[in-house]
Amino acid sequence: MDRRYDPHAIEEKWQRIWKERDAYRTPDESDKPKFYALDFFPYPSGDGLSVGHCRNYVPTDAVSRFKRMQGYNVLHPMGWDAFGLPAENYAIKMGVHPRVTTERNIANYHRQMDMIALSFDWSREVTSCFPDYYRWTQWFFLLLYERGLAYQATGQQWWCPSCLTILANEQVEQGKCWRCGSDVTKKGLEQWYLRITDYAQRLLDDLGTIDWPEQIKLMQTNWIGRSEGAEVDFGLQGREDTLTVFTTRPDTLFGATYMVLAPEHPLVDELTAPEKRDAVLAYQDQARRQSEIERLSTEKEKTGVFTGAYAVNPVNDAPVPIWISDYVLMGYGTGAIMAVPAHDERDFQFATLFEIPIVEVIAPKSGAQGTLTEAYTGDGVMVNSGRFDGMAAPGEAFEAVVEWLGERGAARKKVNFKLRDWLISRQRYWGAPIPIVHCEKCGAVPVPKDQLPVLLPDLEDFHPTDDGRSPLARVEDWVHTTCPSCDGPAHRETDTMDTFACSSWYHFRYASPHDETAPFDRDRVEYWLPVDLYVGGAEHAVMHLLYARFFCKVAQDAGYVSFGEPYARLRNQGMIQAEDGQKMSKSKGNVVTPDSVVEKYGADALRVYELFIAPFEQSVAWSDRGVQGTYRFLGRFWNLVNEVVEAQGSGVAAGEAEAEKGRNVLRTLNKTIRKVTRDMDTFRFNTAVSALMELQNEVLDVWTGARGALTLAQWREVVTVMTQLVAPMAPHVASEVWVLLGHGENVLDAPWPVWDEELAADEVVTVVVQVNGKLRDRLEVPVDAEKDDVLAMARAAENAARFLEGKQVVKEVFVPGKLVNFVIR
RNA sequence: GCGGGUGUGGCGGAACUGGUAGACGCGCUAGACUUAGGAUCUGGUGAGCUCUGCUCGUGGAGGUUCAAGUCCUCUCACCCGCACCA
Repeated sequence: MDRRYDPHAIEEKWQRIWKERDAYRTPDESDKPKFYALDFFPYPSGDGLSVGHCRNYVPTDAVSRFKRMQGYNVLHPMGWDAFGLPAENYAIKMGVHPRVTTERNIANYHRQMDMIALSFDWSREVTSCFPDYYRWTQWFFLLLYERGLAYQATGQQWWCPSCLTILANEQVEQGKCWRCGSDVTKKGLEQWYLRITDYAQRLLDDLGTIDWPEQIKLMQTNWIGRSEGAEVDFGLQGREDTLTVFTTRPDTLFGATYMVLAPEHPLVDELTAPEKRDAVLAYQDQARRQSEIERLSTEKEKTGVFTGAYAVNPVNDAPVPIWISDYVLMGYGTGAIMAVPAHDERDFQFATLFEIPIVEVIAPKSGAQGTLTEAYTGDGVMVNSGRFDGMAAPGEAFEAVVEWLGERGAARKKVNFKLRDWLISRQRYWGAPIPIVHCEKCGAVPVPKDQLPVLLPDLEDFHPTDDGRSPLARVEDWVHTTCPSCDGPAHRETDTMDTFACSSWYHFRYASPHDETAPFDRDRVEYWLPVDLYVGGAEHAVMHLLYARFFCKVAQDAGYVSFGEPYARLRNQGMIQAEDGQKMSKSKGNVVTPDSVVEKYGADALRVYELFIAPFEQSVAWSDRGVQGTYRFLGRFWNLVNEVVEAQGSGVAAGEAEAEKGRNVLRTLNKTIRKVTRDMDTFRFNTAVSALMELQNEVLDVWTGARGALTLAQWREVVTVMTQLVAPMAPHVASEVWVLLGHGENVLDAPWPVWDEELAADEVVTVVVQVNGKLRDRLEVPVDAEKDDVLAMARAAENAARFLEGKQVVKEVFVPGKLVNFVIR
């Protein structure tokens, strides 16, 4: 073979061999410890992979290979989140069935992944739009249904007028659809929900048990939004019933000078005084019509209308006017609040605008202020609060007020969450049909599990319509069916499931992807899961990553799995921007594909560069020239190994100077094993690569300049270890060189090298000499040099001595192995 | 507005518990080899200066310390998330 580094020849050869050997097949039984490395379930887009996607896959792959060499049985699978709107929208635009485009895109992804040597066990590939997969997505829906966790409800829901479908709360960003960016509106429809709110507390608590980025855990914490407070019942003037509010500050009850109901609150109609009716109706109408962006804005001035009705404050029987305003949300708490303008910024704004009294009931440490110019939300002491005056608030007072009112049945402690139930129905074609049949007699009836899957009919016309019905509703002979319970006439549920349902359980499926009797084999799931390493972008912080945790807990409660968290360790890769620092996008024409890089430099250089480019979690701009650097590195490695392999004889006898260089090479080698091993475990791939570069620079220097420093056998040992260390990063060149070195087996199955702590230890260290903290000299001293000896050498050091001359040393600082600092006057 | 993060050469970035700032790579530059080179190899490369050496230097201003990129206080810029959640 030509001696020049030719990545294409090497890569083609080894990819063929790996395919023939089925090299990445993972056995389900092994006496090795297991390691499950998983990438986020990708949607196979028509654009294919960019070098940005590789930033996700290459590091996970390198860790998989590293763990495999360390003796783990590694599960590293890949599959496709293939249902969903993009496929369907593209299909509508191009007039091709989404199944066709999806399969085409999958083939392209698969090709690219092989091209960069991702070590996936393709025998475990799963595709969420295939019936043998979505059958089990439907099974999960039924599991939730059986457990009372799936229900239908009518409500005002987010509607995307462009995608023509309902969206979940978290799919609406700043009043716009998360996919297409259209302004969303609300539409009243009957929808399916999953009761994720039942799990709010556990989803919160268990965040403490998993190794995830703090930022993601914080985002989930905020999204779940636990808040501790109390429900308080206000009497209603002229009525028997009460109005309940949720408050986190029951200690401010004496300052409640008005109340506010959400415009949609069911009591508004009944409470409104006749003379206020017109104004109230007009306000309700306006609130309903308002675009969500307007309503969401915190900048806009408060608005509202007085209903003419009064409530009674339970702490002092004071009459309290009841208003309606859109700053109170129907979906949180009870849809009604007590307003304490003195101690809440929003209430303060509102009260100022409508000239409602502001009563100070919490005095800051500096004393009561009398007239407030802004809301005081801090701690303090209760004032104007009758028997509670002088009590510390909120701390002590919170409890005291709730207890006092509680005795009379007017208040109780309450925890609220911001988290809402997960709306999963979609009025679109390309998704898993919800396995429910609606019977005239029996109502909603689940399709029996043994009749799954409910097949998605093969439609030619799958255009959505704006009537809020799924395209499936038009398929008469599919819709009409019989009731599984009474055999009477019935019709199928025509909504499909949110694709996040598909990705909420796929990590289970890889354990037994071909099981035809269950979504997963329990023993295999107990062996493989939880996922040991899960890698993907931070953009899924509150959607996929919350839903998957929820599904896992439901499966745990149902006794299907023994654990409650699917992903033990999560890492988010940084994004790769285009060279100009902009986001890579097809429309900007600045996308760099792995294909173009591989063509120029080969897959190994691309892989090493993906690892080297920046710290793993950090976003960074792509640089084609940067790949040149890792390409050169691999080229020099190739040349070095070839020279070592071809070298003859035992070399020249070494002098002492050479012998020392030889010892240093072995020392650096052992240090590098240590560093690369630790860096691979801690996701510091960039410094692992640079450590290898440093090692190679030193090895090359000594090899070319002082070959006699080591015996030929030792040189071979050095390059052998180097080959093992680069193997997870650059598997092709490592494999080729491994064979050249005469090691028969695949380098993938070679053991990971182990360092020798003694060989890695320094004999001599550089000690810096400072005078008044400024660097003046350096000394080479033995590591175990005595303090007095080092100080004497330091005083005598030529340059340091110049600064010490004629000065009085008032202090000597000695840090062993590091520095000497003379403080002089 | 609230919460979180990041600021180090021309660029991407190193720097363990405070202890040699700028490892490694890109780029630039001088040279070697070459018909040629956007290939390869060797040297140089934070800024300034009175250049065997000195001074300054990690967004900015203070502080603690023998010693600060690292710790403390204040401040600026950019990025991300949430957005009237009572």
